[in-house]
Amino acid sequence: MTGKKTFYITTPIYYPSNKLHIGNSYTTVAADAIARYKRLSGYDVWFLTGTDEHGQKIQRQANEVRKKPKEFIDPIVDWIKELWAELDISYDDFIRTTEPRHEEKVAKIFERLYQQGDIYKGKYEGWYCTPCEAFWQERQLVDNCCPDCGRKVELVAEEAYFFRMSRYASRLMEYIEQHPEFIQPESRKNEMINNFLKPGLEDLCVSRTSFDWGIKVPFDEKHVIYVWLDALTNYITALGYGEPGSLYERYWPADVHLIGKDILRFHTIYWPIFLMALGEPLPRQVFGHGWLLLQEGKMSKSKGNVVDPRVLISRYGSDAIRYFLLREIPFGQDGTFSLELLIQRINTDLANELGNLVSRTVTMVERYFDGILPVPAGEEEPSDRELRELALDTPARVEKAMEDLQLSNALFELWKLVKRSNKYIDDNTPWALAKSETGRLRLATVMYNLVESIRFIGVMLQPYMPRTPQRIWEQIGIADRSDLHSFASLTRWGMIEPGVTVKRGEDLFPRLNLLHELRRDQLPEVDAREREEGKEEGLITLDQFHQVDLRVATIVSAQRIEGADRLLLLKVDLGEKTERQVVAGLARYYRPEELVGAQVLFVANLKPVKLRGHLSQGMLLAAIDEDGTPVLTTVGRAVRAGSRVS
RNA sequence: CGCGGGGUGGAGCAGUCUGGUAGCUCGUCGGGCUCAUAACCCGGAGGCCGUAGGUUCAAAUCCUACCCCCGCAACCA
Repeated sequence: MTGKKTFYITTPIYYPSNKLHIGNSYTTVAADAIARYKRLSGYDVWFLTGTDEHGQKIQRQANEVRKKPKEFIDPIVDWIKELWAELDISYDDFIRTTEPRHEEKVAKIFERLYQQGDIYKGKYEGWYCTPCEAFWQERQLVDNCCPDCGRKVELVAEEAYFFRMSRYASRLMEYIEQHPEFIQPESRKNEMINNFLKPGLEDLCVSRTSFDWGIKVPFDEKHVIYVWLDALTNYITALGYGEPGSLYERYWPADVHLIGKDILRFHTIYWPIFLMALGEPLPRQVFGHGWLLLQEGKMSKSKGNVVDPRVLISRYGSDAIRYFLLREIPFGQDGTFSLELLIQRINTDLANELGNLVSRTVTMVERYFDGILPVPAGEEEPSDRELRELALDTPARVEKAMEDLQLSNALFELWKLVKRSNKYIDDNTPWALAKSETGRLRLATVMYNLVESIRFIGVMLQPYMPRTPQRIWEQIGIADRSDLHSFASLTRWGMIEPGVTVKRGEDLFPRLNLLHELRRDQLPEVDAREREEGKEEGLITLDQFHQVDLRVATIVSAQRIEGADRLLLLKVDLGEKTERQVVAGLARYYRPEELVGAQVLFVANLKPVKLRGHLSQGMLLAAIDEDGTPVLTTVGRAVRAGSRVS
């Protein structure tokens, strides 16, 4: 074991403030496929995932349900682990940042960096809302008040520890330039350099005193260590960093940190700098993959369109979901998730091409040779050669794609062999060969080659779809022949021995009816929304309606807001002592002067917000026309400003 | 001049780094086959590769300018 080359791969650690979404699953599935691939290629692999459990947000959410943070998190972490189990994620370790092995190390690291002078005590200025115990940036404030509760905030200079990023900026720049493979995909590299490194790095705030759910600064206990210094270090604390004989010595530096492109900055700037400060080697590569965008995501006003991965798995199976995720997102780019695309992939690639290939092949061996794989006979014909050469060539093509982490292309290459195998059947028309004695000799070769090709496919499929290959082995009679499941068994054509018994099983992937699946999906979603609204059939009570304070507002004045091409700043009369100020996104559709004097339906009890620096105390109602144009809702004849609408 | 992504046959995309026959999936039209999960195989139609310049023997690909779309941020209230 010790002689093998090592490979260390990580996923981000997820924040367990709520359940994970299909997009998070993508990162982890991709990491798993890579880890499995490397293991099968003979590497000594370590695959780490975990959860990032500290921070104000979790502390608050826990408070809201009157729980201790840990009690609040535990069920969510369990849920995440169950999700990974259902997706067959083969992680070697799962680190939680609340574990002692992490907390103790982080505290020590902090102390050491402080002693080295990388961390210093300074002041963090911000606007503080005492009741909310929250800090806000100036730009987040609403009319100089807390955006959460609307109460007054005060400018507070809180003492905090900072990390001296500037010290390492030029060294990092040098490193990035000398290691072009460090930031992937490469287009991201320039983004990091131009946006963050070149303008100069600001020192990073690494402690807080405004909440306490975190790792305490060892020599100054009113501070807790803030976010990135805590979170990023999981990649080394999980390996037992600093302990003699630990996994750290064996696996660090990481070969790949696989992450979403949104956190690339933290992994390619802060993390390497922390490591430089510690005098440790930097990870070989940080790969920021694209996002899985929801097709329906556009109408995101209600946040109800989060796709629950566990529901999908229970319906379509883990292998199908994995296949979709890995196949659909091109290298480094964004992909789209929709039920329609998922069903299409399952039907076309998995049911029609792969499943049907196995099914028709096995059926023919059963019918023509009583299920016993025959001995190939006769000369190799061109179609045999083509199939054999493609099969023998495919591992190298897959390897190439995997080296570049182009998972989608790896599957694309593998599927060429699937398609070629289907074509091979048509080229050779086994059903015709079966009709004559001489044809049967040729038929033996054809069937043998098909089964061998299916074996090749199964072997290469293992990293991406861990369950399906097993089902294939059973059908082609090599379930207990692990020697025939190895990558090494793909170096020669003809390893499967004639004489094995094939046996038709269930269809690998039954075809799905798209309409049926779409319809079935709508129901639970509607149900959920109705339950949330409180009542059956999407109806609300009169009381609920009256929660909205609907009035008629007379527009007193309207003007454009400088620097905002969609917004108008309106003053409206609601019959109150003072006029209300409203910001409305109407500038593209109405000229200010044509609005003055209009009477419009108005929601008077909306929580005020600040838009483009101006307080907005309510909302004008408009009908949205087909093309998206808002048309203001007026009243039939003039009424007193502030009239109630009911 | 906020940041980023993108504009390629009806739809969705690859190809652009490393110029040289424009490819894939779906759809569509026609054909073949009947082993198979109404699946499989073959062929056709359909593209001024956003626009305009430039470099080059040669540009979807390199350079310049411009137009449009989409995320984030924001200017959804």
